Amino acid sequence: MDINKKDLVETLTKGRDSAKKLQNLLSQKVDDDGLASVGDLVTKISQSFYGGLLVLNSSNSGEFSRVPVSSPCSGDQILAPAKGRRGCYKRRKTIDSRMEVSDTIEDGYAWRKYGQKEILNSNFPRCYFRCTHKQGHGCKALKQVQKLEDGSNMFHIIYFGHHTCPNPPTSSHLGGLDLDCKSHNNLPSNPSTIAKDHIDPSVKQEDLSNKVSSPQSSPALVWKEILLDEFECFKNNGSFGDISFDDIVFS
DNA sequence: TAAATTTGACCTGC
DNA sequence: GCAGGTCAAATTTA
Repeated sequence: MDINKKDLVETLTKGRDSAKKLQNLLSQKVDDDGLASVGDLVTKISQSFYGGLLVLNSSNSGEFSRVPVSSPCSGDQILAPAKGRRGCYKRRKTIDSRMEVSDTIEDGYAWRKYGQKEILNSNFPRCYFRCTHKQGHGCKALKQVQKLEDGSNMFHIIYFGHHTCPNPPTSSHLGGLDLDCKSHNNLPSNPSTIAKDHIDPSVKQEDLSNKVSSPQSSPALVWKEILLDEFECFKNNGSFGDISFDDIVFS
């Protein structure tokens, strides 16, 4: 649960900081460049709240707070699968996880995709990766990647376990985001890059806009709608509507 | 030819 | 029974 709290605090703090920057921007004279910056900040705020809500939701469902369960089929106790059946396994219930919301799924490690699932009420499939060095070094690191549905090119990434393989993250990851995903390794076919393409199917814009206005929209999308409406109001009138930023962010 | 990806089937937890 | 997670055969790629 502590991991969830940390993630949540970090994510919401980003949202708060972005909101403050936006507030400062709006209190100054806004030119065209400023408007572009404001738009970016609104998007960041929306994404931060979305990420925070994801953490909250996953926490409420207990996804990250369960105690690991030992499996009779785990480790050296794995029995030969019965003929015609897949290997015996337990669904993962580890607490050793962390969540990220990022505009790239690159993290400097070499991942091998082992599955993909369509998720209920989600436009984008969830992709499952394990460390490429699982066999060679027994590295048990896993990650799940799913594209956010708020119209941005952000990805919800959940990491499980830690890398035990001698394959440290590349400098490009440590130094910042790598938007074109080309510099991490020289593999001819980068699993993460392929997955990024694959989990980003062409989604009709009208579908996205419908989601924003839908009663079933996520709270984050509602927030984004509010923020964008206020932004439009500011552009048109030079002032906000009935809502203040303190009301939005700090209430 | 080896390694990676795709994808349908299988398995578990709720 | 359903949704999500994993397996592994088939396919693709370099």
